[in-house]
Amino acid sequence: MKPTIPKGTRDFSPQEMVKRNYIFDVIKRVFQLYGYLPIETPAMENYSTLMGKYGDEGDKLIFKILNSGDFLSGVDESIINSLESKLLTSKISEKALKYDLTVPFARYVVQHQHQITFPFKRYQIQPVWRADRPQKGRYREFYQCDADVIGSNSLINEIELVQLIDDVFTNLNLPVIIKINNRKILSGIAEMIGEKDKTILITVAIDKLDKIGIDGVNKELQENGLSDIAIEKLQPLINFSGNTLEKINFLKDLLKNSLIGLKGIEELETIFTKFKLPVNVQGRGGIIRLRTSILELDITLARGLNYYTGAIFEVKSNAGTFKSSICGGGRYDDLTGIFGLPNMSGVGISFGADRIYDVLNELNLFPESSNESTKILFVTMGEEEQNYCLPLLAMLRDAGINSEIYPDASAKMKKQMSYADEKNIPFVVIMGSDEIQNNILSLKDMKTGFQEKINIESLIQKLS
RNA sequence: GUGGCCAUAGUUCAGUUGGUUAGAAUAUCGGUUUGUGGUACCGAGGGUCGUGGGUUCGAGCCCCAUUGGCCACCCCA
Repeated sequence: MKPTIPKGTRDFSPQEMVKRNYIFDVIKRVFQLYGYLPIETPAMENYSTLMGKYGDEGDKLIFKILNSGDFLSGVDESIINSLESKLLTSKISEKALKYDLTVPFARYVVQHQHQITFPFKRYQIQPVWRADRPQKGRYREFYQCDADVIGSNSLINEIELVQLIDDVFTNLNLPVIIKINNRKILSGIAEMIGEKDKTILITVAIDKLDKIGIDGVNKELQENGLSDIAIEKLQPLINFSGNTLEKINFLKDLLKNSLIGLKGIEELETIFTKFKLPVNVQGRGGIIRLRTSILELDITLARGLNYYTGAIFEVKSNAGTFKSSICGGGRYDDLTGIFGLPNMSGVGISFGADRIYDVLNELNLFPESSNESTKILFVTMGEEEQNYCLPLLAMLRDAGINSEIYPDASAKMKKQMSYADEKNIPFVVIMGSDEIQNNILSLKDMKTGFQEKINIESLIQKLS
């Protein structure tokens, strides 16, 4: 039998894990800097917890887990014979792999509300699963790194999240564009053209503007049942271009009759005012300057997830060829309401660790240093020497020096030396009868080839 | 869910209009070298050519089906 793993999943080698951990460490460190605390939730959630939270498309992409045992027993025969898979699925599958970290987080908040102090800031770094067709930058199992704050309406949270994103990518040496928009504006637009119930359809179509062009967008709107009048009213928006200030002024005028639209603009303005207006005055007048990222208002940014209601974010690399989003998020006003805790607004962002890995890899942005784990290897001539080395090894480890001994006493020296070479171990100690007799160590520097006699105390000092 | 490309050693790939025993590089193991790795030289093992059918005297190569992978759309981290 040929060993394989399921489509869209991957194994990670030690070399890859070193790089992956580098990303996780940077993100985790920044999360902690901003006061977020870690939680974890199970790999699987109840089927009913996840269904209906991500839109129709999302529902299809949730991995369902078959009930244990005889899963067909107790299912009404008429359902089985009906051949309606959707109905049958709900009967034979009570669990599903989690699709993102936000919905399980909302469930967590509701379930543990009495032991949580609000506003609650949590971070969470865990794998999620999506039954998508895999392709470049798209995996069926991947890690999300989420930071969310729930129980606070303040726009300070949005502003801090933008800073946090900037910090993470600055620390990773990756220049990015942070795109921001507001669902309230999108609702306002839909309201303005008299198609309020089609908000998502409209925004998804507009989102594709730079891909399929104005004609493509209009065609899609038409196919989705939008009236010609409504489409006509949308044209100024689709055609508009300008800088942030011009965009905001334009929207203010366009949405002057939409309460919700104006609210969205006001929110955006608050955020942009914090970042955009006179720069170079950090620490004065409450103005913040981003370190390396570009913050951009993108009125075509929509995002597919159903639960967003306010600000929405999306981050793309500003270098390299990889153009999918590597980070996304937004505000959700009532995600906990479904689980019985209304009026609990939250906002958060999610870093796609695997995509960030792909980008950093392409651009060669991983730091070089971190791929030597063992500092020193004991090469021995036989069992007697091995035994002699064990206490010395213990001393090195007590001193916090990563060290190992080649386990096979009969292995030839060439074999042991190659092992050190391949594992990138910078030093070896060679132990034979001479060394034991003279109570000394032969230390070889693998890079220079230089060899010296040294005692254990000096060795510890040298490597500490 | 829709479309395109691909499948030969552990890995990356050659393989002529269909013709004898399917090759290379790399990796692995052994040797040159019984206390010295990276370089070099020599050697060895390793393949149901994804799977099943068909055409043919003869198929890695042609045809059909099927499975798997990659890529694009949809959507998304």
